Amino acid sequence: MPEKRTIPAQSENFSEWYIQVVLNSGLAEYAPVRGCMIIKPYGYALWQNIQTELDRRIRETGHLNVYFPLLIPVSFFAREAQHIEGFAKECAVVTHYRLHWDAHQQQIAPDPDAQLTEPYVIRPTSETIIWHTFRKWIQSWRDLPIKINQWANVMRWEMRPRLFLRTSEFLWQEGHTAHATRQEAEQEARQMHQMYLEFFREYLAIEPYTGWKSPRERFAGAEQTYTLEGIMRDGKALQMGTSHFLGQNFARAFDVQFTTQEGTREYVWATSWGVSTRLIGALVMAHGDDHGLRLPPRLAPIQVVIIPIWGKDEPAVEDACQQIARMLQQAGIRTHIDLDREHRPGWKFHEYELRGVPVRIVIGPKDIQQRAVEVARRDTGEKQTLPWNDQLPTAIHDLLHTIHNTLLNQYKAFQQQITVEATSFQQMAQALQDGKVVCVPWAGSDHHEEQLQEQHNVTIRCLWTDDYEEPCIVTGQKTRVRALIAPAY
RNA sequence: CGGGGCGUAGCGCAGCCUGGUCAGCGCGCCGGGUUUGGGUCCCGGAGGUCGCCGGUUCGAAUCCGGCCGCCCCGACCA
Repeated sequence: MPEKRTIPAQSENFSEWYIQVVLNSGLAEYAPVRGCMIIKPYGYALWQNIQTELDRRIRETGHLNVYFPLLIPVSFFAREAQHIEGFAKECAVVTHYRLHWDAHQQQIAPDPDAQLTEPYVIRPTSETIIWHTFRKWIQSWRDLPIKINQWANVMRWEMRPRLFLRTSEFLWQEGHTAHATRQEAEQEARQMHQMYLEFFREYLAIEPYTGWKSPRERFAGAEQTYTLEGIMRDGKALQMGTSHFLGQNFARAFDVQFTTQEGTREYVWATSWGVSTRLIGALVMAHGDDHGLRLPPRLAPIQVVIIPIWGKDEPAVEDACQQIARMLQQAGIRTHIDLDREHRPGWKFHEYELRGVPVRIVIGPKDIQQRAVEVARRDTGEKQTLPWNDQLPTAIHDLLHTIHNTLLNQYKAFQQQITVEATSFQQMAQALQDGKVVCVPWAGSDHHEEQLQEQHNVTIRCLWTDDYEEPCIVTGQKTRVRALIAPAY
Protein backbone atom coordinates (compact mmCIF):
# COMPACT_ATOMS: atom_id res chain seq x y z
CA MET A 1 0.00 0.00 0.00
CA PRO A 2 1.67 3.25 -1.09
CA GLU A 3 1.79 5.88 1.58
CA LYS A 4 0.43 9.28 0.78
CA ARG A 5 3.20 11.55 1.96
CA THR A 6 2.31 15.15 2.61
CA ILE A 7 5.68 16.05 4.10
CA PRO A 8 9.18 15.45 2.72
CA ALA A 9 11.64 13.24 4.59
CA GLN A 10 13.56 15.05 7.29
CA SER A 11 16.92 13.99 5.87
CA GLU A 12 15.94 15.09 2.38
CA ASN A 13 15.11 18.72 3.11
CA PHE A 14 14.99 19.64 6.77
CA SER A 15 13.76 23.16 6.23
CA GLU A 16 10.87 22.13 4.02
CA TRP A 17 10.10 19.26 6.40
CA TYR A 18 9.85 21.73 9.27
CA ILE A 19 7.46 24.04 7.44
CA GLN A 20 5.22 21.21 6.27
CA VAL A 21 5.06 19.65 9.74
CA VAL A 22 4.08 22.95 11.34
CA LEU A 23 1.42 23.63 8.71
CA ASN A 24 0.03 20.11 8.32
CA SER A 25 -0.04 19.19 12.00
CA GLY A 26 -2.29 22.15 12.66
CA LEU A 27 0.08 24.12 14.87
CA ALA A 28 -0.04 27.33 12.83
CA GLU A 29 -0.54 28.90 9.44
CA TYR A 30 0.57 32.04 7.67
CA ALA A 31 -1.24 35.29 8.39
CA PRO A 32 -2.02 37.99 5.80
CA VAL A 33 0.83 40.10 7.17
CA ARG A 34 4.36 39.09 6.25
CA GLY A 35 6.19 37.44 9.12
CA CYS A 36 3.07 36.91 11.17
CA MET A 37 1.37 33.63 11.88
CA ILE A 38 -1.96 32.40 13.12
CA ILE A 39 -1.43 30.04 16.02
CA LYS A 40 -4.17 27.45 15.58
CA PRO A 41 -6.01 25.66 18.39
CA TYR A 42 -3.59 22.74 18.51
CA GLY A 43 -0.55 25.02 18.59
CA TYR A 44 -2.14 27.33 21.12
CA ALA A 45 -3.07 24.44 23.40
CA LEU A 46 0.58 23.45 23.35
CA TRP A 47 1.60 26.99 24.23
CA GLN A 48 -0.93 27.11 27.05
CA ASN A 49 0.46 23.90 28.50
CA ILE A 50 3.93 25.47 28.41
CA GLN A 51 2.51 28.60 30.03
CA THR A 52 0.70 26.80 32.81
CA GLU A 53 3.73 24.98 34.13
CA LEU A 54 6.19 27.79 33.55
CA ASP A 55 3.88 30.30 35.19
CA ARG A 56 3.64 28.02 38.21
CA ARG A 57 7.44 27.90 38.49
CA ILE A 58 7.78 31.66 38.02
CA ARG A 59 5.33 32.37 40.80
CA GLU A 60 6.87 29.68 42.97
CA THR A 61 10.18 31.54 42.79
CA GLY A 62 8.56 34.67 44.15
CA HIS A 63 7.56 36.61 41.05
CA LEU A 64 4.25 38.42 40.51
CA ASN A 65 2.51 38.75 37.17
CA VAL A 66 1.83 42.21 35.74
CA TYR A 67 0.88 43.77 32.45
CA PHE A 68 2.57 46.76 30.86
CA PRO A 69 1.24 48.49 27.73
CA LEU A 70 2.03 47.50 24.16
CA LEU A 71 3.03 51.02 23.12
CA ILE A 72 6.18 52.70 24.33
CA PRO A 73 7.10 56.36 23.67
CA VAL A 74 9.90 56.40 21.16
CA SER A 75 12.03 58.64 23.39
CA PHE A 76 12.32 55.84 25.96
CA PHE A 77 14.49 53.94 23.55
CA ALA A 78 17.03 56.72 23.33
CA ARG A 79 17.88 56.34 27.02
CA GLU A 80 20.10 53.27 26.91
CA ALA A 81 22.68 53.48 24.14
CA GLN A 82 23.34 49.77 23.57
CA HIS A 83 19.70 48.96 23.87
CA ILE A 84 18.64 51.33 21.11
CA GLU A 85 21.49 50.12 18.96
CA GLY A 86 20.26 46.56 19.33
CA PHE A 87 16.59 47.19 18.63
CA ALA A 88 16.24 50.35 16.54
CA LYS A 89 16.53 48.47 13.24
CA GLU A 90 13.56 46.26 13.91
CA CYS A 91 10.90 48.43 15.51
CA ALA A 92 7.37 48.93 14.25
CA VAL A 93 6.25 52.50 14.95
CA VAL A 94 2.77 53.91 15.47
CA THR A 95 2.53 57.42 14.05
CA HIS A 96 -1.21 58.10 13.61
CA TYR A 97 -4.36 57.56 15.61
CA ARG A 98 -6.99 57.80 12.89
CA LEU A 99 -7.76 56.62 9.36
CA HIS A 100 -9.66 58.51 6.74
CA TRP A 101 -10.83 58.00 3.18
CA ASP A 102 -8.21 59.39 0.87
CA ALA A 103 -10.29 60.51 -2.13
CA HIS A 104 -7.22 61.17 -4.21
CA GLN A 105 -5.65 57.74 -3.73
CA GLN A 106 -9.07 56.07 -3.51
CA GLN A 107 -8.14 54.17 -0.39
CA ILE A 108 -8.18 54.17 3.38
CA ALA A 109 -5.07 55.85 4.74
CA PRO A 110 -3.71 57.41 7.93
CA ASP A 111 -5.27 60.82 8.44
CA PRO A 112 -2.47 63.41 8.15
CA ASP A 113 -4.36 65.54 10.64
CA ALA A 114 -4.10 62.76 13.16
CA GLN A 115 -0.36 62.47 13.43
CA LEU A 116 0.98 61.81 16.93
CA THR A 117 3.31 64.42 18.38
CA GLU A 118 5.53 61.64 19.68
CA PRO A 119 5.47 58.30 17.81
CA TYR A 120 5.04 55.11 19.79
CA VAL A 121 7.07 51.97 19.36
CA ILE A 122 5.31 48.64 19.50
CA ARG A 123 7.36 46.96 22.22
CA PRO A 124 10.16 44.71 21.00
CA THR A 125 10.79 44.03 24.73
CA SER A 126 9.69 45.97 27.80
CA GLU A 127 12.82 46.96 29.71
CA THR A 128 12.42 50.64 28.91
CA ILE A 129 8.83 51.11 29.99
CA ILE A 130 9.35 48.93 33.02
CA TRP A 131 12.40 50.85 34.17
CA HIS A 132 10.60 54.10 33.55
CA THR A 133 7.97 52.78 35.95
CA PHE A 134 10.44 51.32 38.46
CA ARG A 135 11.67 54.86 39.01
CA LYS A 136 8.31 55.61 40.59
CA TRP A 137 8.15 52.37 42.52
CA ILE A 138 11.60 52.43 44.09
CA GLN A 139 12.85 54.87 46.69
CA SER A 140 14.17 52.81 49.57
CA TRP A 141 15.98 49.53 50.13
CA ARG A 142 12.65 48.49 51.65
CA ASP A 143 11.09 48.61 48.16
CA LEU A 144 13.51 45.96 46.94
CA PRO A 145 13.64 43.46 45.49
CA ILE A 146 10.91 43.86 42.89
CA LYS A 147 10.32 40.65 41.00
CA ILE A 148 7.71 40.76 38.25
CA ASN A 149 6.82 38.85 35.13
CA GLN A 150 4.51 39.44 32.23
CA TRP A 151 2.99 37.24 29.53
CA ALA A 152 2.74 39.34 26.41
CA ASN A 153 3.18 39.73 22.71
CA VAL A 154 6.13 41.64 21.30
CA MET A 155 7.06 42.74 17.82
CA ARG A 156 10.41 42.71 16.09
CA TRP A 157 10.46 43.54 12.40
CA GLU A 158 12.72 40.69 11.39
CA MET A 159 14.35 40.55 8.00
CA ARG A 160 13.74 36.90 7.53
CA PRO A 161 10.81 35.40 9.44
CA ARG A 162 10.30 31.70 10.02
CA LEU A 163 7.26 30.02 11.59
CA PHE A 164 7.65 29.96 15.39
CA LEU A 165 11.43 30.43 15.18
CA ARG A 166 11.42 34.07 14.18
CA THR A 167 8.03 35.65 13.61
CA SER A 168 7.53 39.41 13.53
CA GLU A 169 5.08 39.15 16.38
CA PHE A 170 5.58 36.49 19.00
CA LEU A 171 4.27 35.54 22.40
CA TRP A 172 6.56 35.27 25.36
CA GLN A 173 7.10 35.68 29.02
CA GLU A 174 9.45 38.40 30.21
CA GLY A 175 10.62 38.62 33.79
CA HIS A 176 12.05 41.85 35.15
CA THR A 177 13.62 42.26 38.55
CA ALA A 178 15.26 45.02 40.55
CA HIS A 179 17.67 44.40 43.41
CA ALA A 180 19.70 46.25 46.01
CA THR A 181 22.95 44.45 45.34
CA ARG A 182 24.93 43.15 42.41
CA GLN A 183 25.25 39.79 44.07
CA GLU A 184 21.51 39.38 44.53
CA ALA A 185 20.78 40.33 40.90
CA GLU A 186 23.43 37.99 39.60
CA GLN A 187 22.00 35.24 41.75
CA GLU A 188 18.53 35.94 40.32
CA ALA A 189 19.73 35.76 36.72
CA ARG A 190 21.42 32.42 37.39
CA GLN A 191 18.44 31.06 39.29
CA MET A 192 16.03 31.73 36.43
CA HIS A 193 18.49 30.29 33.96
CA GLN A 194 18.55 27.13 36.06
CA MET A 195 14.74 27.18 36.32
CA TYR A 196 14.49 27.16 32.52
CA LEU A 197 16.90 24.27 32.27
CA GLU A 198 14.84 22.17 34.68
CA PHE A 199 11.63 23.07 32.90
CA PHE A 200 13.07 22.13 29.52
CA ARG A 201 14.33 18.82 30.84
CA GLU A 202 11.17 17.91 32.70
CA TYR A 203 8.59 19.18 30.23
CA LEU A 204 10.11 19.62 26.77
CA ALA A 205 12.31 16.53 27.15
CA ILE A 206 15.22 18.64 25.96
CA GLU A 207 18.43 19.19 27.90
CA PRO A 208 20.19 22.01 26.08
CA TYR A 209 23.73 23.31 26.48
CA THR A 210 23.94 26.07 29.04
CA GLY A 211 26.40 28.84 29.69
CA TRP A 212 26.88 32.52 28.99
CA LYS A 213 27.10 34.51 25.79
CA SER A 214 30.22 36.10 24.38
CA PRO A 215 30.16 39.92 24.35
CA ARG A 216 29.20 39.88 20.69
CA GLU A 217 26.12 37.80 21.30
CA ARG A 218 25.02 39.49 24.49
CA PHE A 219 21.60 41.11 24.89
CA ALA A 220 21.61 44.80 24.03
CA GLY A 221 22.14 46.48 27.37
CA ALA A 222 23.20 43.46 29.44
CA GLU A 223 26.39 42.87 31.38
CA GLN A 224 25.95 39.15 31.21
CA THR A 225 23.59 36.97 29.20
CA TYR A 226 22.99 33.38 30.24
CA THR A 227 21.64 31.15 27.52
CA LEU A 228 20.19 27.71 26.78
CA GLU A 229 21.19 26.28 23.42
CA GLY A 230 19.35 23.27 22.06
CA ILE A 231 20.79 21.31 19.14
CA MET A 232 18.18 20.58 16.51
CA ARG A 233 18.14 17.42 14.42
CA ASP A 234 19.79 19.17 11.49
CA GLY A 235 22.77 20.04 13.67
CA LYS A 236 21.96 23.71 14.10
CA ALA A 237 21.75 25.37 17.50
CA LEU A 238 18.63 27.16 18.67
CA GLN A 239 18.62 29.65 21.51
CA MET A 240 15.73 28.44 23.63
CA GLY A 241 15.85 30.92 26.45
CA THR A 242 17.89 33.72 27.99
CA SER A 243 18.47 35.28 31.36
CA HIS A 244 20.28 38.61 31.58
CA PHE A 245 22.18 40.29 34.35
CA LEU A 246 21.67 43.91 33.37
CA GLY A 247 23.99 45.47 35.94
CA GLN A 248 23.02 49.07 36.64
CA ASN A 249 22.63 50.01 32.98
CA PHE A 250 18.91 50.52 32.99
CA ALA A 251 18.91 52.05 36.44
CA ARG A 252 21.35 54.68 35.21
CA ALA A 253 19.48 55.20 31.94
CA PHE A 254 16.19 55.76 33.78
CA ASP A 255 17.74 57.22 36.92
CA VAL A 256 16.46 54.64 39.36
CA GLN A 257 18.23 55.06 42.69
CA PHE A 258 17.38 53.96 46.18
CA THR A 259 18.42 54.87 49.68
CA THR A 260 20.38 52.10 51.37
CA GLN A 261 20.09 51.05 54.98
CA GLU A 262 23.19 53.12 55.61
CA GLY A 263 21.55 56.17 54.10
CA THR A 264 23.58 56.34 50.89
CA ARG A 265 22.07 56.63 47.39
CA GLU A 266 22.76 53.83 44.92
CA TYR A 267 21.61 52.66 41.54
CA VAL A 268 19.44 49.57 41.40
CA TRP A 269 20.68 46.25 39.98
CA ALA A 270 18.58 44.49 37.37
CA THR A 271 17.79 41.28 35.55
CA SER A 272 15.46 40.24 32.77
CA TRP A 273 14.72 36.79 31.36
CA GLY A 274 12.38 35.18 28.91
CA VAL A 275 11.26 32.34 26.71
CA SER A 276 8.92 32.54 23.75
CA THR A 277 6.70 30.63 21.34
CA ARG A 278 10.00 29.70 19.72
CA LEU A 279 9.96 26.78 22.16
CA ILE A 280 7.30 25.21 19.96
CA GLY A 281 9.74 25.34 17.06
CA ALA A 282 12.30 23.68 19.30
CA LEU A 283 9.90 20.85 20.09
CA VAL A 284 9.26 20.27 16.41
CA MET A 285 12.92 20.27 15.42
CA ALA A 286 14.33 18.44 18.43
CA HIS A 287 11.90 15.51 18.49
CA GLY A 288 10.12 15.36 15.13
CA ASP A 289 10.68 12.56 12.64
CA ASP A 290 9.64 11.63 9.10
CA HIS A 291 6.07 10.98 10.24
CA GLY A 292 5.71 14.38 11.87
CA LEU A 293 5.69 15.64 15.44
CA ARG A 294 6.61 13.63 18.50
CA LEU A 295 5.31 15.66 21.40
CA PRO A 296 6.60 15.17 24.93
CA PRO A 297 3.66 13.78 26.95
CA ARG A 298 3.60 16.44 29.68
CA LEU A 299 2.97 19.16 27.09
CA ALA A 300 0.96 17.26 24.47
CA PRO A 301 -2.55 18.73 24.11
CA ILE A 302 -3.76 15.19 23.50
CA GLN A 303 -1.86 12.54 25.45
CA VAL A 304 -3.93 9.57 24.35
CA VAL A 305 -6.08 9.24 21.27
CA ILE A 306 -8.65 6.47 21.10
CA ILE A 307 -9.51 5.18 17.66
CA PRO A 308 -12.52 2.89 17.20
CA ILE A 309 -12.64 0.06 14.69
CA TRP A 310 -16.35 -0.02 14.02
CA GLY A 311 -17.06 -3.59 12.88
CA LYS A 312 -20.65 -4.86 13.00
CA ASP A 313 -21.76 -3.49 16.33
CA GLU A 314 -20.99 0.22 16.31
CA PRO A 315 -22.79 1.16 19.54
CA ALA A 316 -20.84 -1.46 21.49
CA VAL A 317 -17.53 -0.15 20.13
CA GLU A 318 -18.44 3.44 20.82
CA ASP A 319 -19.50 2.52 24.32
CA ALA A 320 -16.22 0.75 24.97
CA CYS A 321 -14.30 3.80 23.74
CA GLN A 322 -16.29 6.07 26.02
CA GLN A 323 -15.74 3.84 29.03
CA ILE A 324 -12.00 3.72 28.53
CA ALA A 325 -11.80 7.44 27.82
CA ARG A 326 -13.67 8.21 31.02
CA MET A 327 -11.38 5.94 32.99
CA LEU A 328 -8.29 7.69 31.63
CA GLN A 329 -9.73 11.17 32.00
CA GLN A 330 -10.58 10.50 35.62
CA ALA A 331 -6.94 9.60 36.12
CA GLY A 332 -6.01 13.03 34.75
CA ILE A 333 -4.87 11.85 31.33
CA ARG A 334 -5.76 14.15 28.42
CA THR A 335 -7.70 11.76 26.22
CA HIS A 336 -9.43 12.29 22.90
CA ILE A 337 -11.76 9.88 21.13
CA ASP A 338 -11.99 10.19 17.37
CA LEU A 339 -15.52 9.08 16.53
CA ASP A 340 -15.39 10.52 13.02
CA ARG A 341 -17.16 8.10 10.63
CA GLU A 342 -15.78 9.63 7.46
CA HIS A 343 -12.18 8.59 7.85
CA ARG A 344 -11.04 5.02 8.10
CA PRO A 345 -8.67 3.91 10.87
CA GLY A 346 -5.56 3.96 8.67
CA TRP A 347 -6.16 7.60 7.84
CA LYS A 348 -6.51 8.41 11.53
CA PHE A 349 -3.31 6.56 12.45
CA HIS A 350 -1.34 8.76 10.09
CA GLU A 351 -3.12 11.89 11.20
CA TYR A 352 -2.35 11.46 14.91
CA GLU A 353 1.21 10.43 14.19
CA LEU A 354 1.63 13.67 12.24
CA ARG A 355 0.20 15.53 15.22
CA GLY A 356 2.60 13.80 17.57
CA VAL A 357 0.09 12.29 20.00
CA PRO A 358 2.23 10.16 22.36
CA VAL A 359 -0.13 7.20 22.79
CA ARG A 360 -2.76 5.66 20.54
CA ILE A 361 -5.32 3.17 21.76
CA VAL A 362 -7.26 1.14 19.22
CA ILE A 363 -10.53 -0.50 20.23
CA GLY A 364 -12.50 -2.88 18.02
CA PRO A 365 -14.68 -5.96 18.28
CA LYS A 366 -11.69 -8.20 19.01
CA ASP A 367 -10.64 -6.08 21.95
CA ILE A 368 -14.10 -5.99 23.43
CA GLN A 369 -14.28 -9.75 23.22
CA GLN A 370 -10.86 -10.20 24.82
CA ARG A 371 -11.28 -7.32 27.31
CA ALA A 372 -8.02 -5.84 26.01
CA VAL A 373 -6.82 -2.80 24.07
CA GLU A 374 -4.07 -2.23 21.53
CA VAL A 375 -1.67 0.46 22.68
CA ALA A 376 0.84 2.06 20.31
CA ARG A 377 3.67 4.43 21.21
CA ARG A 378 4.42 7.41 18.97
CA ASP A 379 8.04 7.68 20.06
CA THR A 380 9.17 4.17 19.16
CA GLY A 381 6.23 2.89 17.10
CA GLU A 382 5.93 -0.15 19.36
CA LYS A 383 2.55 -1.78 19.86
CA GLN A 384 1.40 -3.84 22.82
CA THR A 385 -1.82 -5.29 24.11
CA LEU A 386 -2.91 -4.23 27.57
CA PRO A 387 -5.71 -5.78 29.62
CA TRP A 388 -8.84 -3.65 29.94
CA ASN A 389 -9.13 -3.44 33.72
CA ASP A 390 -8.66 -1.05 36.64
CA GLN A 391 -4.92 -1.07 36.13
CA LEU A 392 -5.16 0.48 32.66
CA PRO A 393 -4.92 4.15 33.73
CA THR A 394 -1.84 3.39 35.81
CA ALA A 395 -0.28 1.48 32.96
CA ILE A 396 -0.92 4.37 30.56
CA HIS A 397 0.35 6.86 33.07
CA ASP A 398 3.56 4.88 33.42
CA LEU A 399 3.83 4.59 29.67
CA LEU A 400 3.58 8.36 29.26
CA HIS A 401 6.36 8.69 31.79
CA THR A 402 8.47 6.19 29.87
CA ILE A 403 7.86 8.03 26.62
CA HIS A 404 9.04 11.27 28.20
CA ASN A 405 12.24 9.59 29.33
CA THR A 406 12.77 7.96 25.97
CA LEU A 407 12.44 11.28 24.16
CA LEU A 408 14.80 12.95 26.62
CA ASN A 409 17.35 10.16 26.33
CA GLN A 410 17.14 10.16 22.56
CA TYR A 411 17.71 13.90 22.58
CA LYS A 412 20.68 13.60 24.92
CA ALA A 413 22.20 10.77 22.89
CA PHE A 414 21.81 12.79 19.72
CA GLN A 415 23.37 15.88 21.27
CA GLN A 416 26.28 13.88 22.60
CA GLN A 417 26.81 12.11 19.31
CA ILE A 418 26.82 15.28 17.24
CA THR A 419 29.18 17.14 19.57
CA VAL A 420 32.91 16.84 19.05
CA GLU A 421 35.73 18.18 21.22
CA ALA A 422 38.54 19.84 19.33
CA THR A 423 41.91 21.02 20.62
CA SER A 424 43.03 22.86 17.50
CA PHE A 425 41.52 25.22 14.96
CA GLN A 426 42.20 22.65 12.28
CA GLN A 427 40.31 19.93 14.15
CA MET A 428 37.41 22.28 14.74
CA ALA A 429 37.20 23.24 11.08
CA GLN A 430 37.18 19.60 10.06
CA ALA A 431 34.44 18.72 12.56
CA LEU A 432 32.28 21.61 11.37
CA GLN A 433 32.82 20.39 7.85
CA ASP A 434 31.49 17.01 8.97
CA GLY A 435 28.30 18.62 10.23
CA LYS A 436 29.23 18.46 13.91
CA VAL A 437 28.94 21.05 16.62
CA VAL A 438 32.23 21.65 18.36
CA CYS A 439 33.43 22.23 21.88
CA VAL A 440 36.80 24.00 22.14
CA PRO A 441 39.06 25.73 24.68
CA TRP A 442 38.52 29.42 24.04
CA ALA A 443 40.23 32.64 25.07
CA GLY A 444 39.69 34.51 21.82
CA SER A 445 38.47 38.04 21.22
CA ASP A 446 35.56 39.59 19.34
CA HIS A 447 37.83 39.73 16.36
CA HIS A 448 38.49 35.98 16.42
CA GLU A 449 34.81 35.31 16.77
CA GLU A 450 34.05 37.49 13.79
CA GLN A 451 36.50 35.48 11.75
CA LEU A 452 34.77 32.27 12.79
CA GLN A 453 31.53 33.64 11.45
CA GLU A 454 33.03 34.85 8.21
CA GLN A 455 35.06 31.75 7.48
CA HIS A 456 32.81 28.99 8.75
CA ASN A 457 29.40 30.62 9.15
CA VAL A 458 29.29 29.60 12.80
CA THR A 459 29.14 31.49 16.08
CA ILE A 460 29.95 30.87 19.70
CA ARG A 461 26.63 29.67 21.06
CA CYS A 462 27.71 29.61 24.68
CA LEU A 463 30.68 29.55 27.03
CA TRP A 464 31.33 27.71 30.27
CA THR A 465 34.28 26.67 32.42
CA ASP A 466 35.79 23.24 32.71
CA ASP A 467 37.94 21.84 35.54
CA TYR A 468 41.28 21.93 33.75
CA GLU A 469 43.21 24.28 31.50
CA GLU A 470 43.86 23.75 27.80
CA PRO A 471 45.44 26.01 25.21
CA CYS A 472 42.92 28.19 23.35
CA ILE A 473 42.51 27.16 19.72
CA VAL A 474 43.08 30.67 18.43
CA THR A 475 45.45 32.32 20.92
CA GLY A 476 47.23 29.34 22.47
CA GLN A 477 46.65 30.90 25.87
CA LYS A 478 45.83 28.39 28.60
CA THR A 479 42.19 28.59 29.67
CA ARG A 480 39.49 26.74 31.53
CA VAL A 481 36.83 28.36 29.36
CA ARG A 482 35.11 26.18 26.77
CA ALA A 483 33.05 27.40 23.83
CA LEU A 484 30.31 25.61 21.95
CA ILE A 485 30.70 26.49 18.31
CA ALA A 486 27.89 25.76 15.88
CA PRO A 487 25.73 27.09 13.07
CA ALA A 488 22.56 28.56 14.50
CA TYR A 489 19.01 29.60 13.79
C1' C B 1 18.79 44.50 0.99
C1' G B 2 20.88 40.53 -2.57
C1' G B 3 19.67 35.63 -5.12
C1' G B 4 15.69 32.20 -6.61
C1' G B 5 10.50 30.87 -7.10
C1' C B 6 5.36 31.75 -7.15
C1' G B 7 0.38 34.39 -7.68
C1' U B 8 -5.51 30.30 -12.09
C1' A B 9 -11.98 27.07 -7.36
C1' G B 10 -11.19 26.37 -0.05
C1' C B 11 -6.08 23.75 -0.70
C1' G B 12 -2.30 21.71 -4.18
C1' C B 13 -1.40 22.28 -9.27
C1' A B 14 -1.69 21.89 -15.12
C1' G B 15 -2.48 25.23 -19.16
C1' C B 16 1.31 30.27 -20.96
C1' C B 17 6.81 28.93 -24.93
C1' U B 18 3.66 28.25 -30.39
C1' G B 19 -2.94 34.08 -28.49
C1' G B 20 -8.82 31.44 -30.79
C1' U B 21 -14.24 25.08 -27.54
C1' C B 22 -8.23 26.28 -21.96
C1' A B 23 -11.78 27.54 -17.68
C1' G B 24 -9.12 22.17 -16.60
C1' C B 25 -7.10 18.10 -13.06
C1' G B 26 -6.36 16.05 -7.99
C1' C B 27 -7.74 16.74 -2.95
C1' G B 28 -11.37 18.94 -0.05
C1' C B 29 -16.73 20.45 0.20
C1' C B 30 -22.40 19.02 -0.55
C1' G B 31 -25.98 14.66 -1.68
C1' G B 32 -26.44 9.15 -2.11
C1' G B 33 -24.47 4.29 -1.64
C1' U B 34 -20.27 1.15 -0.09
C1' U B 35 -16.24 0.23 3.24
C1' U B 36 -13.83 0.34 8.27
C1' G B 37 -7.45 -3.86 12.61
C1' G B 38 -2.25 1.19 8.49
C1' G B 39 -4.19 6.94 4.00
C1' U B 40 -11.86 2.46 0.88
C1' C B 41 -14.40 2.58 -3.70
C1' C B 42 -18.39 4.24 -6.96
C1' C B 43 -22.31 7.74 -8.79
C1' G B 44 -24.14 12.74 -8.86
C1' G B 45 -23.43 18.14 -7.61
C1' A B 46 -21.81 23.15 -6.21
C1' G B 47 -17.61 26.31 -6.69
C1' G B 48 -13.04 30.64 -10.41
C1' U B 49 -14.07 38.82 -13.09
C1' C B 50 -6.88 33.32 -14.11
C1' G B 51 -2.90 39.03 -8.14
C1' C B 52 -3.79 44.47 -9.79
C1' C B 53 -3.35 48.44 -13.61
C1' G B 54 -2.31 49.63 -18.50
C1' G B 55 -0.83 48.29 -23.62
C1' U B 56 -0.71 45.19 -28.34
C1' U B 57 -4.71 42.48 -31.04
C1' C B 58 -10.79 41.16 -34.34
C1' G B 59 -9.68 38.22 -29.88
C1' A B 60 -5.29 37.87 -23.86
C1' A B 61 -4.81 33.24 -18.19
C1' U B 62 -1.36 33.10 -22.57
C1' C B 63 2.49 38.47 -25.68
C1' C B 64 4.60 43.52 -23.77
C1' G B 65 5.20 47.37 -19.74
C1' G B 66 4.41 48.80 -14.79
C1' C B 67 2.81 47.86 -9.84
C1' C B 68 1.50 44.84 -5.53
C1' G B 69 1.92 40.59 -2.55
C1' C B 70 3.74 35.99 -0.70
C1' C B 71 7.24 31.93 -0.09
C1' C B 72 12.30 29.83 -0.12
C1' C B 73 17.90 30.63 0.30
C1' G B 74 21.62 34.38 2.51
C1' A B 75 23.13 38.92 5.77
C1' C B 76 20.22 40.62 11.17
C1' C B 77 17.79 38.39 15.41
C1' A B 78 14.24 35.17 21.00
